[in-house]
This record gives sequence, C-alpha cells and structure tokens, in this order.
Amino acid sequence: MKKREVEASVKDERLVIKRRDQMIKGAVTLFKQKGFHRTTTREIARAAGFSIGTLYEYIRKKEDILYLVVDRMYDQIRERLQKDLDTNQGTVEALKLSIAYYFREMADMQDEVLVMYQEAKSLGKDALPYVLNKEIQMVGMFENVIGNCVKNGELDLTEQEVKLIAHNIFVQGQMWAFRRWALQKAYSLEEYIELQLDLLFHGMKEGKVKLGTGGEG
Amino acid sequence: MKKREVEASVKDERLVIKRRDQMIKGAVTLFKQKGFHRTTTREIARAAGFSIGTLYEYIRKKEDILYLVVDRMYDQIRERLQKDLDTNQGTVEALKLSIAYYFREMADMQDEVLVMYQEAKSLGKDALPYVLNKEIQMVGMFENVIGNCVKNGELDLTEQEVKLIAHNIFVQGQMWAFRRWALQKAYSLEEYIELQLDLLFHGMKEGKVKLGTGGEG
Amino acid sequence: MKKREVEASVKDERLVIKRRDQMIKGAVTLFKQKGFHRTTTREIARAAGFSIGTLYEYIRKKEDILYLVVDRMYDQIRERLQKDLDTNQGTVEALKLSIAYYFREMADMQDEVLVMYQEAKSLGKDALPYVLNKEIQMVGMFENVIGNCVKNGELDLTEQEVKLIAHNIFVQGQMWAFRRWALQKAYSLEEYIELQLDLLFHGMKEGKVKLGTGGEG
Amino acid sequence: MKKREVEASVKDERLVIKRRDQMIKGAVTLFKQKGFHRTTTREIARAAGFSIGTLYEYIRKKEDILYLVVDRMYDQIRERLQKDLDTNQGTVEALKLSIAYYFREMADMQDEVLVMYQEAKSLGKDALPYVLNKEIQMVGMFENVIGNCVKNGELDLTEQEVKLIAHNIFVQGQMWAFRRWALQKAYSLEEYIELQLDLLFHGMKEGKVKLGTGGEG
DNA sequence: GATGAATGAGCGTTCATTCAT
DNA sequence: GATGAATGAACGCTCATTCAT
Repeated sequence: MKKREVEASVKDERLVIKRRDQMIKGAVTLFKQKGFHRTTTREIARAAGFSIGTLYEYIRKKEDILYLVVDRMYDQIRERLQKDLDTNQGTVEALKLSIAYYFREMADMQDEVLVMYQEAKSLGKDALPYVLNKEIQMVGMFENVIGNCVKNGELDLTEQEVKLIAHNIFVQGQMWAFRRWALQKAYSLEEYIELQLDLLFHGMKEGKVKLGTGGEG
Repeated sequence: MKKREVEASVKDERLVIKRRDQMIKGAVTLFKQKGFHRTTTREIARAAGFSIGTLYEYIRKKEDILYLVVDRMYDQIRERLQKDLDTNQGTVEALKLSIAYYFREMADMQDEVLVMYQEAKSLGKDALPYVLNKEIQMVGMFENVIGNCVKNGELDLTEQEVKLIAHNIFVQGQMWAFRRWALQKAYSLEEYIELQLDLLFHGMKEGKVKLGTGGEG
Repeated sequence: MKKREVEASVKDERLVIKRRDQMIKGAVTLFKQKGFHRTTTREIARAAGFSIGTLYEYIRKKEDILYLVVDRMYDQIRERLQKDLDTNQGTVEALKLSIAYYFREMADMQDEVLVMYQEAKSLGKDALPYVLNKEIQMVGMFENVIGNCVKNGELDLTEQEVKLIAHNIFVQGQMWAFRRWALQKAYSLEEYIELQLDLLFHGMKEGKVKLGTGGEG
Repeated sequence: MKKREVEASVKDERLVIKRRDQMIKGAVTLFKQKGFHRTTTREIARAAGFSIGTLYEYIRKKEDILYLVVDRMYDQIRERLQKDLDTNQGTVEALKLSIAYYFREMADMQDEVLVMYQEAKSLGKDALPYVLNKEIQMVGMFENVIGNCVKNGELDLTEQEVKLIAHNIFVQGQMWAFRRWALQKAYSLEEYIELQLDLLFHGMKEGKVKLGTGGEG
C-alpha cells in the first residue's frame, strides 16, 4: 500500500520534515495527556514551537496530525521489531526471545500504544486502511518467524493457528499498556513476560486428576 | 463500589428507564459510527426519538450518556455471564463451554464492545474507576471458575497464572470485536473459538524435532 | 394610574390571591439571593410549594412575577409610610420623626429595596411606568408633609426645593440599603439617621473663619 | 487593590485597547437599553463591529465585558474628578465648584452611570470588591477636600459628618441619572446643581414662626 | 384546578481554519 | 515562509412556556 501523503504548502522538503518532527513530538505529548479530541491545534502549534499559521503550512486538517503521529509510531515499533526479527534464526528459542523483546518494546512505548489504540478510530476513511495495513504487516512479521519454526519442524501448527498466535502475541504486547490499571498492579513486566510465554507455549497445565473417565465427552 | 447514579429531572421511574433505553439504543449506534466526541447531543436526542430538551431531562451532562451506555453494557455482559457461570460445575469441560459461551456473547455485542473499548477513557474521573471496577469483577468471575478447576485438581496453576489466564480470556473475547477487520476475514466465529480454546489449553504444539540441546528443557 | 392586572387562568379569586401570596413569598427570597434573571420559574414554583404547571395558571410570563413582587413591595412600603404620615401634624418636629421612621422602615426592608432597585429595570414597557408612578406617589407623600411645614410657616422653602428635598429623603432611605457595604461599616442605623437629619435641616456647618470678603482671591 | 486583569488571546496591546474600546462602546449602548442579562454576546460583537469569535479573542467570559465597562467608567470619572480636585485649594468656594463640576460630569455620563448602578451586582465575587473599592476611593476624594475645608476652619464638621456628606454628594451625582425620569422633568441640570448645593450647605431654611415655645411635646 | 414531561429557541463559548500582512 | 487576528459554524446546555393527562 502506498504511503498516504499529507500535503504541505511549503516546498522545502528538509523544512517539511523538520517542522513535522517538531509537530509530532509536541502532539504525542499532548495526545498522551488529553487525547486527540481534547487537544487543540493551537496547543499543538505552541508545543511544536511555532504559530498556528505555520502549523497549517505543513498540514491541511487537524486529522493530518493524528495520522502523522500514528504513522510515526507504527514506523518506530516496526523498525525496532524488524531489527530484532532480522537476527531471528527461526528457532523456538529465538522466537521466545523475540516475543519477550517485543513485549518490552511495547511496555517502553506504553503511552504511544494507548494513543494509537484509542485515537486511531478518529482517522478518516482514507487514512484508516493505511494504518490497519501497517498492523497487518507487523502481525505478518510474527507469522513469519512462527512459520519458520513450523518449517523447521520445531513447532507443529496449521497456518490458521500460526496466524491466530501471531494476533494473540500482538495483542498481549498491547495489553500491558491498555490494561495497565490491572496488570501492572499484579505483575512486574518480567513476570508478565515469563507467564505469558509459558502460557503461549504450554497452555494451561493439567492436574493429576484423570479427566477421561466420565466428563461430558 | 456504589453505583454511580445519573440524576434525572423527571420523577417517573418507569419513564426514566424507558427514555434512557431509547437514549442508549440511539447513542450506541451513533458512538459506533462516529465515536463519542463526534456525536452531538442533538443527534443522540434525534436518534432516541425526542428533543434535545427532553434528553437533558434524563441526564445532566453529555458524559452521562456515555456512562449510561457503558454501564448498561457491562451489566448485560455480566448478567449473561453470571447466569452461565452459575451452572458451571468447576470442571475443565464446563470451563471450556463457558469460555465459548462468553466468546459468543461478546461477538453478539460487538458494537457495544467496540464503543466500550474505545470510548471508556472519555469518562470522567469519577465514572472511570467505577467502570474499571466492573471489569475487575468480570475478570474475577473467570478467575473463580478457573480457580475451581485448580481446587478440583483438574488444572495445576498458580494464582498468578489463573489471574493472567482470566485476563487473556477476557481480552480474547473483546479481540473478536476490536480486531474484526483482521480476524473476521480469516475465521468464522466458531473457528475462532475452537482455535483459541485449543491454544488456551495446550499452547503451541511442539514438532517432532528435538529441541533439547540448549534451552530451558 | 390603573392597577396593571396580571391575568390568571384560574377563576377563583380567593385562590388566585392565595397562590400569588405563596408565589411572591418564594420569589422574594430567591430574588434577594440571586436576582431576577438568575432565578428560574421552576425554582419559584418549588419555593412557592407547587408545580411549574400550576405557576403558569396564575401568571402569563415570568416577568409577571417580578411585577407582582415589586408591586407588593411598594404597597407594603407605602402602606407603612402612609400610616405614619397620617398622624403627622405638619410640624418640623413631626417631620423629623417621620423621616426617621421611614429610614428605619427602609432599613427593615433592605433586601426588598435592593431587589426593587436592581431588578425594576427588567420590567417591560407597560409595567415600568406603573411602578415609577408608585414611586412618584411616595415622594409626593413627603412633598406633602414638607409642604405642610411650609404652609405652617415653620419652613421657608420654594416648591422646587420641597420637591428636591423629598427626593433626597427618599433616596437617603434607600441608600442605607444599596450602599450598605460602606455605610453599615461606618455607622449604626441610629447614627446614620441622626446625622442625615442634622444635615438635611442644617446643611454643613460653617466654621468661625470669615468667608465673606469675596471668593478665594 | 491590584487591577483585575482581563485576559486577551491577542498579543498586540494596541489592538487589544482598540478592540476593547469598540466593545465597551457597543456594550454600554446595549446594556443601557436592555441590561446586561438581556444583551447577548453576539449583539455586543455586532455592535462592536466584529464577529463573536473575535469578541472572545479579547475577553474570556461575558462578565468580563461588564467588568471592562464598569472599570472604564470608574476610571474616566475618577480621572476627571482627580484633575479637578487637584486644583482645589480647600476653600468652601472651591468645594462648591468641584461638586458642581462633579454633578455635570455625572450628567454627562448618565448612561454609563445607569449601567454601573444597575448592573454592578452582576459582577462575580472577584470583580465586585475591586469595583466597590474604586467607589470608596472616589468618595475618599470628596472626604479629603471637605476635610481640608474643616482644617482651614471654613467648615465645622466631625469626621463622621464629613464621610456622610461625601457619600451624599456622591449619590446625588448619580441621582440625576438614576432618577432622571422624575428629576429631569422638574429641573434643568443647572437648577438641580444650584438647589442641591444650597441644600447641602444650608439645609432646609427655617420659617419665621417660632419653633421653640412648645412644639408637639 | 393541578401536574410535570416535552419542547426548541436561544444562550455562552470553543476552535479548526483562513488569509492579509 | 511565518505570523496571528479574524471568522462563524457548531457545540453543550438551559429554561420559559405549553398542553395532554
């Protein structure tokens, strides 16, 4: 999918990038604090260090800022993840490390993750698909590494299972952020990672009681 | 936690319930389409079938509507879940049925779940804790049934594991709604349920290749 | 000037009077506290002890209530004043007593006076002249008693002076209320009365320095 | 007491003053006609010659306009008065001129005075004391010049009398405005001034009839 | 005669967006 | 290229008034 371009009146490409950096930096801070809707364009301009007039030289609508912010976030996350997964040799051991790495990255970007998940719906009909596509790509990255383990014979999973596991991992990374109010009281990040990994790989452990005999089979 | 009451000017309790039903029904539809912030009070009134003046006879602030919506959802979900879990005998087999039941219920209330998930943060400082508390209670319900399986000896899990599994189940129920754009293309609901149950109970199945040499055995 | 009638839907005259009494009593209290504009018709109805619907059986517009209230106040003040002045024999001594009496009455009705003076302007084009007429009548009462003193030869004043003195007295009675924030800190009511009387009758007392020769040359 | 500042979004001080001038001018006219509460912000903006949006670039709340209006009036009156009183040599003759000057000024600002007198109570809890303080200062100015006459030996008055006379003068200046409906029919301004001055300095003139003998004892 | 639910015009205020300088 | 004053549509909310019961 082609990158959705945000139009700027200013021609100087270098300047556009610089100003948008300032803009995004300011906007992220504000969105974290008060959300997209409660943040005014004036506030963003001020946080970015220039005037409201200047702001509008680099975007067309307020929503463009949200898009720019979300786009940047995805790129950051994917970039880090990519770098890690590139070194992944397709073993279960490496997979575990990658998942743990991903969980830590997401924990590191908690606020950003929250912004992304709560405000993305405010993106217009043209920007949203583009953003969703980015997420599909990221899930795809996990599908690949898990898929490699299957190819290696280290795991025995159908394609459907692989896909769903990738989604689960992806969501569990976000969970740490969007359920922080519950999870972060009960677990340290490392405990969370260890437990989730264990559950991912082994599921719920059965007790010694025989299940077979009666049940509802 | 005491129920946060939304004040109405109208005294007739029956009428209050009826009008709020209309209101909630209209609001859910609108919130789903455009989110809480983009929905105006006039639109909600119109969707509910009465005037803006009448709307404000039944609430005090726009946010009250969101609270009412979210509160209603939680109550519905919990009520249904409660009813099901009450008949749960604390066996693994029953647990599976309950999880499947929960997944189906959540799928049934997709729109509501989406609203809940994306707009809850717009609730004010007094309503939010109340809502989070409701979620804790619901997660607690799963903790209990899983805990019973542990007591029975059918499952062998620590308390921490039980808690996290409950959270995972809870989130996976929501996932079907908030990741519909990906999941519902790839799976039917029943496939989703079956796969998730399998993963929950058995984790990723290992292949025949020996892993042993290094790792954590 | 004919009494401006406020129309009522209810026919029973007795009831109209009774209900309006309740209404006025409640309204005065509220107007004192928050003024006419900040008081809602619902509040007045509640304070009066009946429903908003009933309120409108006895008036036509909110402004009618203000008129009723102001009208009542004037009647009260005038009635009291009348009673006193009726016994006035037209001597200076009696005039002083009447002025003092009037000052005390106005002090007694401070809140009412404030309402009258701050809200009367909100009366419509038809009610205002009627109310102003009442004030002219009251000022006229003072004009009469002062005029009597002139006729008696106890005072030597032109008609114009009499009229202005009557206005001054009238305003000085109100002053105690509308400048309470300054006067009531500096004087007790009796001090105020004594001082004002002295100034009214003798003006500023000259010192012993000769003034005569001619200007300040 | 520190000046209560009304915040403006616009930075250009010159412009702020200019726009507020327009605003105050328009607002006075409207407040005079219909009072503060019945005047809408849109009307004020229109009367000032700009849009509602622009209006709010120069104030924060509707009440700010009232404050601005009242503040401006006080400043104008005091400034003029100050200028006059500064040249006052503390003689009775000069005092008379100053009072006459003050009466004329107040007559000149009738509309403003009316607004001040009737709407000041609508000022909020923070602006009101500030405004009352201004009035105390103005009354204080009269206290001073009268006090000087006492020091000179031209007048023989206690401190309490001086204070009350100052209040009376102050109120009589306003009277011409707020009782215009009666006074301006009966007197020309100059007549009013002459009569009031005479009454202030000499009180009611006694007739030739002996009062002493017995009175109404 | 009493009620109170319903109405909707109208309020104060905000804020994304424009455009002359 | 930068500025910020100006704009006005649109918002949340209030409340005088009506009218079916």
